[in-house]
Amino acid sequence: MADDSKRTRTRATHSLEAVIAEAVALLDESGEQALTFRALAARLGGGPASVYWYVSSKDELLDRASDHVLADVLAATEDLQGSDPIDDARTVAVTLFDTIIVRPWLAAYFMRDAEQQPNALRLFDRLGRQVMRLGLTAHDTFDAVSAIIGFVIGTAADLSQQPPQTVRDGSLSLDQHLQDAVARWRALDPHEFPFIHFILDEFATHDDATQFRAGLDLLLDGIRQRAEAG
Amino acid sequence: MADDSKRTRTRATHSLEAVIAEAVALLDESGEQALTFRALAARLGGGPASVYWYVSSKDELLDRASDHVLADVLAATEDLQGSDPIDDARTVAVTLFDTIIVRPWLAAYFMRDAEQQPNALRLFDRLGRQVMRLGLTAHDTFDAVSAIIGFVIGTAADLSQQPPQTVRDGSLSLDQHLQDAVARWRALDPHEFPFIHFILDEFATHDDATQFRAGLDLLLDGIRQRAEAG
DNA sequence: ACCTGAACACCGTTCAAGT
DNA sequence: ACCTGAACACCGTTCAAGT
Repeated sequence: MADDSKRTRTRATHSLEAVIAEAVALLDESGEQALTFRALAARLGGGPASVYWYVSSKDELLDRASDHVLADVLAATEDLQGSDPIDDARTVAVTLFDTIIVRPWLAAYFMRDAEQQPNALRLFDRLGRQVMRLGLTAHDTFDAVSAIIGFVIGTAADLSQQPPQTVRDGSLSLDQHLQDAVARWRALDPHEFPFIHFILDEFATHDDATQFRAGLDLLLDGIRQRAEAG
Repeated sequence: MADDSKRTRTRATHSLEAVIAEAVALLDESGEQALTFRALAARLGGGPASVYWYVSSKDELLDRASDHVLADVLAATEDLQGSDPIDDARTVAVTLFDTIIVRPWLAAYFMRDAEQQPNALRLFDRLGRQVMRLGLTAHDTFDAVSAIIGFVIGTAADLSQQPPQTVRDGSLSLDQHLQDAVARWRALDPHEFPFIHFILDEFATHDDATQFRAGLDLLLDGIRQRAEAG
């Protein structure tokens, strides 16, 4: 009979999988600034230095965490082969957008290192496969796919930005903050800011996710047009 | 006769303008990680705490630095009133892109806080004014302008990313690194990655700035189409 | 009004040493 | 092979005190 029950486990032990999964959990729960080697190690039950056995830097940790999350996007976009390639491309783009929008930290690390981010590569290919069906040249197909990715990342990064201090500390609601911005914009000189005044009411009532879809459709329209022309 | 020449200046003195200008210089010379309160204060000839008289946090410092740089974009896009609104919108977009691409730190802070970033607001209006000339509804105009901004920021952020470690430390040239990536991609299973293989040669020879313009034109085509339809 | 000096509470990263 | 302990060289930020 071994005295297993008496022995206290003194040495922690993890795995790359556990390290990355825990990093993502920390990121999702408390944001990018909460991810420190000390906090991560504490959750894993060990010392900060132990994490360095699995990743060689914080950059690599974030690269891998980003790629880890993309697995969900891949899972959600399997077996796309609808009648309209553009519809399928839209589905991939929207799914990616929805994943980034709730993870402000993701945009900055997406597809930074193809070697360490196999899922990003798969996603790139999956989107590309849909666009390929339009029959464009390799050159135009590459341009179109890159444009879609750039648009999704850029818009998501823009919209998932950290809210201003006054909103974070609870001294101002998000809605109140929006109303304040609208009020300030309304006070601007209409001759100096004609566009701002033109779209003020739209700005006051717009929804980010809806606007993203509208912009995406403009881009996809341009791509379809190119396909039909040539 | 005062003994001015003998007295040594013991107290440093700056101004908000000087602080921001020096921050931009530091950023442009050595990148985001080089911008610390200590390094900035050293250049200004004072202690780190003195900077806090002008800005209340590093975030605010970066917000203001970003906006400072946009003044150049504004200056370069004055008096746009060509015959084609789309051409003028393209000019604003390209100018903004060219400014961000050489400043990787800019994308993350662009238009984060309209209050602290008056130039961003002006630029937003300037681009919007061109799109307004297309005669779309306020709703569609807002969507179109937001899409262009998102595309520019996203693509620029993507392309201005820090090169990988091996390139930074000089152990691999940028071109060598690209060739390596191509070689790795060529080794991928063509059935699993049909798109990657389809565009491989294009990838190997493409130019980022050219590809940005191609993508922008796709989006602008979609917008023009919308204008002609409605 | 604006700056100094010095500290506080953190960071990422390294490395000899342990198991 | 994998983890611990403890340190190193930094950070942003604060604050009493000076001028």
